[in-house]
Amino acid sequence: MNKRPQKTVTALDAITADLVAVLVAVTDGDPRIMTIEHAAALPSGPFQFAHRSLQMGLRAWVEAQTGHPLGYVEQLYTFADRGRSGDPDAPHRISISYLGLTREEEGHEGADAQWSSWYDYFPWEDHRDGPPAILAKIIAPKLKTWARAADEPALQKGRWRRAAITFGLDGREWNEELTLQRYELLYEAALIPESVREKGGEATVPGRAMTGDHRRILATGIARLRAKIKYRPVVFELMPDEFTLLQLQRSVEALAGRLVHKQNFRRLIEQQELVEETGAMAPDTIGRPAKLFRFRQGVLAERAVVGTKLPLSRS
Amino acid sequence: MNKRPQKTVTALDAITADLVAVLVAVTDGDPRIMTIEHAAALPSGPFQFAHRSLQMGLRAWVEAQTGHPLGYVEQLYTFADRGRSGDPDAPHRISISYLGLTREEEGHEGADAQWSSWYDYFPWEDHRDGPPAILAKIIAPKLKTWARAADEPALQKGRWRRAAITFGLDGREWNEELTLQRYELLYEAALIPESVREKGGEATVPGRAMTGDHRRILATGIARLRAKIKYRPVVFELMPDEFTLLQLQRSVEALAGRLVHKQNFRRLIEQQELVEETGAMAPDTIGRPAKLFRFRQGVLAERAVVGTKLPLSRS
DNA sequence: CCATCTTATGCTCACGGAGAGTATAAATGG
DNA sequence: CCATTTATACTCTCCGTGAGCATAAGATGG
Repeated sequence: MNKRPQKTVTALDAITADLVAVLVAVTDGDPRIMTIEHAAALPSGPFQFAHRSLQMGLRAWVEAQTGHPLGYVEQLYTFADRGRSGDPDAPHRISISYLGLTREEEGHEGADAQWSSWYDYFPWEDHRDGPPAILAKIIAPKLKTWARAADEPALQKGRWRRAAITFGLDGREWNEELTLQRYELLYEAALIPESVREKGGEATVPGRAMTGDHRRILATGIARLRAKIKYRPVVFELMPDEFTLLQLQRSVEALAGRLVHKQNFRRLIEQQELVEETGAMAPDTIGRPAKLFRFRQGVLAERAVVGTKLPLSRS
Repeated sequence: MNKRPQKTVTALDAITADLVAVLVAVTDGDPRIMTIEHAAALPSGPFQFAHRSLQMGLRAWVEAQTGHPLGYVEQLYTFADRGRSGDPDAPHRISISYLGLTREEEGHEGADAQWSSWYDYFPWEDHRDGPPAILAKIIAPKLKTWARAADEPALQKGRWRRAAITFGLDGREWNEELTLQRYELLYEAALIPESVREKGGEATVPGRAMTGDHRRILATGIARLRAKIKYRPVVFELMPDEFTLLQLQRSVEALAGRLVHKQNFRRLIEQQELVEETGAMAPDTIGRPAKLFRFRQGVLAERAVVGTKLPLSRS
């Protein structure tokens, strides 16, 4: 690996590169992702070297698809593990995954493309109405069984400990950022279709599966986004031009999968001068009318670098 | 991009994949990185599909080179921008970069490999003795000149604002995590050899350059590591089995490039039960002898997931 | 033996932010 | 007029963090 010979590409080490995109929008308090193949896969395709960079290529493609500019884009992870496709003779595939934030627009879906709630794929991730029932009723018992199935008592303890930490069991706190770790635990415990395909076992935990490792990529994207909204002003990429503070709060809650203390939320937003009043009031509201706000583009230059704060606590 | 045709690899879209590694160790309060080619490049080489995953391949290679197990490994970024190599007909190259933490060992360097201080490449990043002189004497004036060279007053302001934010000028606070942004700003301002190669101009800011975009990758690794040590117990991967709290503190300071309040540092370390006393005292010390500690392996399982806290403030 | 230097270690204090609760205002629909 | 819903303003407590002071335990040099 020390030298860098200019290797010629032979059939033996043929490589193809894929892009896989986790495109997120929030509509009516629902976090949505762009899917294809009847909601069973993330949009993906062969990598085009036509553009100046990976990001540019992704941008162009998404804008053509959704008719909306792609706001924030971030690289997630590059997968190149052997045996990701079943065929051992297939050319090696490197998948480069991206997270992108947009807004959902009517009538712009491609023939094959549609928006789906990300909680369809991860029903245990939505704690906005408290811990979902599947957690205590289905997931926790199955994980307990899995833990008990380990050979040694030490291993059993370790397994259960891991389960308890990631899923907030045994009175531990739920940590919404551990989406990927939770998915990987379920995979390891052979409780989801993806791992049953490889390991055998019964897939019994609710939640829609995806092609290949797309659901893992989605979990990576969710985890990254949940971490990011707390210290970078990225939520605004998902909002319409004008919005009320409650709408903003609902979007944050939709992404985080948990509720937020309203007064504290507003305090933080306003004291950081992230938004400014438009002067108008929101139409068609129940209750006291809310002021409309818009994002202060000015802060982008500074805050995109330096950071921001969002509260994320319980109800 | 919707469909995923199994493309055959032709000369037109031939792709090669590279691994580039940022291998970090800390020796005597100096953050070191593994380099090759007379300290002008990061270790890199063609990607081997022989291993089960990218990480495994990297691990095996590094352990052979350094004779030491590679502790923490993390993927950094995948570069695939067109025109990264000068030759337009060269096969497209995808570079997957990794951050790895080890310990420096005598006599295990390969023929071409050596350890170098990362501050040789980024002298402006070391604020342990206060802001380095080059900042005020060289970098700030040059950035000011660059800002003034913009066409419009608004652009000029924007440029200077960015410079001030990233480099902590105009009385702003220094943020050690902005290593990458600082590098990119210098690149954009054509103040370093790498950008002069492309854009022309005079490279006048001190700091050793590297082949290709290796210094950018190094900056990415430093930024990532500086962010990581604050909330994950990764410093311990860089420590010997037994160490004093001051040695631990010096390592953190070496990485962060800034000093830490000693009492607070110890308070945090101890209250989190990250370490345990070995019972022995450190040999060959000046002043009051210090207890030796070792990392509590037990916390790894939990804290690697949930997190940790390190203070990082001024002296 | 004492003064001084160096590092280790224990303790206290003030400030600010985060979490959470209370109270009031402004609208709507019966 | 009242119940309901949302908006908005204050307040209070707790705790983490930054920072300083004081003391302990060694070594060294006069």
